[in-house]
Amino acid sequence: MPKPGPRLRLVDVAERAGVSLATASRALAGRDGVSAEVADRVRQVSRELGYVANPYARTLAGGASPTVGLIVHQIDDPYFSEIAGGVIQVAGEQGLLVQICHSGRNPEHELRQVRHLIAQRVGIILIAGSGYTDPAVEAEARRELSAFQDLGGRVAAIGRHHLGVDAVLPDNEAGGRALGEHLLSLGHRRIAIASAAGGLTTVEDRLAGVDAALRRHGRALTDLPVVRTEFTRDGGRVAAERILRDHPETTAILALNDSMAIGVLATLRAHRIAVPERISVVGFNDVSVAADLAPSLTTVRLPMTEMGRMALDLALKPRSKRPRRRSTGHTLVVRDSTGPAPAG
Amino acid sequence: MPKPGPRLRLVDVAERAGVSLATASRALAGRDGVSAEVADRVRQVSRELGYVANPYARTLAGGASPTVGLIVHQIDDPYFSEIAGGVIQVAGEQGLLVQICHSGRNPEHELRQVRHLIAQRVGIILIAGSGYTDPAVEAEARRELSAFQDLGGRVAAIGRHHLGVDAVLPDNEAGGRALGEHLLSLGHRRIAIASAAGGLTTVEDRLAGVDAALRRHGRALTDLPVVRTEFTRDGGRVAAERILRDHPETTAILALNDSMAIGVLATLRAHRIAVPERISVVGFNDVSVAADLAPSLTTVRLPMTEMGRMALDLALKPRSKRPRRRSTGHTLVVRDSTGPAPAG
DNA sequence: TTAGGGTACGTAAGCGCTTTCGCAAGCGCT
DNA sequence: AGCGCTTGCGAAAGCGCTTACGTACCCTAA
Repeated sequence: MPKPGPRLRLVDVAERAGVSLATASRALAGRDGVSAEVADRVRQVSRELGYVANPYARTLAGGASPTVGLIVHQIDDPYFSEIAGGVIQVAGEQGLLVQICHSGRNPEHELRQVRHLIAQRVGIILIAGSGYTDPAVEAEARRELSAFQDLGGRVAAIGRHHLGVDAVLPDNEAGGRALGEHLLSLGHRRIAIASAAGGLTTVEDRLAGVDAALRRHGRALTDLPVVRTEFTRDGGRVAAERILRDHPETTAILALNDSMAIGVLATLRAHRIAVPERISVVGFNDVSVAADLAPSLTTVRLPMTEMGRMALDLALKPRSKRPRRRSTGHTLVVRDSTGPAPAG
Repeated sequence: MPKPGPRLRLVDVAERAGVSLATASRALAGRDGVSAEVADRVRQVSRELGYVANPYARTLAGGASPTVGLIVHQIDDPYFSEIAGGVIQVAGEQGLLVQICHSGRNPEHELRQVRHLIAQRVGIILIAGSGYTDPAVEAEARRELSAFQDLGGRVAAIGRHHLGVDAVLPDNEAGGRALGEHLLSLGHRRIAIASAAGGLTTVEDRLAGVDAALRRHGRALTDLPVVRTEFTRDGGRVAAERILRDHPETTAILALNDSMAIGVLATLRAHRIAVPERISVVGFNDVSVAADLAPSLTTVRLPMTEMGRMALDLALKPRSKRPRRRSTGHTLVVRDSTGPAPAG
């Protein structure tokens, strides 16, 4: 494995600017104790020479760690890759590095990644994805992250609020409600839900929203079949098959995310079931292909890129005593996958 | 910005194992000059204590840099996110960290990212995406990368072979040929091509393949309209509009990647043009949604995840004097977006 | 027996940076 | 003029690691 090569060092800059190493360091870090003109000169020289600080030396010496660790379930899931896009964008602007690792939808593996990132001395940890189902693992993660924060680390969660840390949260409940209202207003009564496993923040909140909508119409979530598989296209396929088998009278399938909805659509197509004429389908998130599917998908748009940006912004802000919440807007995007409930 | 906190250090492990710092270091690095039993003891203690070396200190001291920089156009493009998935997978197995940055389809920006990664002292640089169109920028990048390699850095390219470095290359030419043959064998003669800008390896190779197929039928690429936009869904939309306007007799649109094909399909749908009855559509790459589109997309499958894996593997291998090439297989995947050319 | 050579380990010198500390110069005040 | 104070800067001590270099020790050969 390779070694980094000899490069421009801070001493070189300092020498060229006619100041000491310490002064150069202070000048570039924006610390005070340096006169404005000297600071300007150093910055000028640094720019001319194209100096970039060695992040390893910097971190080792007790400076800020310039790297942010981002934990996602799987980077090739569009939901996460869009979030990552936002994080990378902000990081680029700030001169930070983004390290991405996979939790693979596995709480214990995620915990391992958290530990690894901490051991690797990243400065900031961003965790995207649904929360823990295992309270023991959850508690352990909370403990690790809290210790990390006590040592000056920054943490933010994206789309979950289990960890006792700052979080960027879409209003899943309101989104779920909007979808529920939309289907009900189209006359759908036999709605089936394609959901991921229980215990996840995302899932429970969205379901709560659907429930709220139902209750306004004198019904409740408990009246509806909720099929629990996974937040993937395959999960959607499996859920759809099960719904068609066990609840053939269904006129609308509410998938709790777009990946599942895509799987549902594919399955309905395979069964030659017309969407939305026979069955309407809705998703959640509005991943970018949603608009280009056939039929295009009615869904709730979450600003995923923006969520990534916000999360890093949040983590970059000075820490507050209590965990902060930033909520993001959501928009019901009505497209071609929903229509009036079939008569009868 | 946060500081990394005090953690378990190598001295702690060394003390606990009753050896000196140097010996502990050697033992964990697998260097010789340490008796087997001592080495075992150190490794044992290290494992018990959960020791993870501080990568900053390690790199600074002249050890291997544990981080690999991956440059992609945009992480939320499925082609790149699947590649990234492969890289992250291998990196995870090897205990390496992956830093992702965006080139934004801009050669100069990509060059800047290369410089930045080098300045950040990453050990390995992986570059995905199409090559340079500007020879000056290309030459400059080549120079930087070559200097980086001379200092012990490792580099591999994914899906391009411009840079004079090791590369993982899908057989774009054969893939293009397969698509061409497929359309021709279905009787299509009025084929239009939705392409990205010229000068990119990917583009030229795929086009060359199409040309080869055409020539076997006594025709040539130059007979066909080639519309050049961008490798994105929007690019596909624009290309399709232009094709419909300027070449209404077209019976098949060959898009040079799936994103474009998705845009093409969306546009045809908007124009209520039946696919594949009136116009057949093919893409390239087989991103995962391709199978779930309606109609599902005929395309050439590239093993993107595998390409990411291979690239990192390649970079991890000892460097050879001449740039190595690894080619990947490709498979024509015939789905519902292609059918016989309409009569007449 | 002793010189020579290998082996196993410890000592210590850095890697490039941040930061504490100390010193000199400049200021206002008595 | 003398005192303390602030301000601007340099010297030097590490951060945790790798890696020469040095030094015991043991083995073999003469």
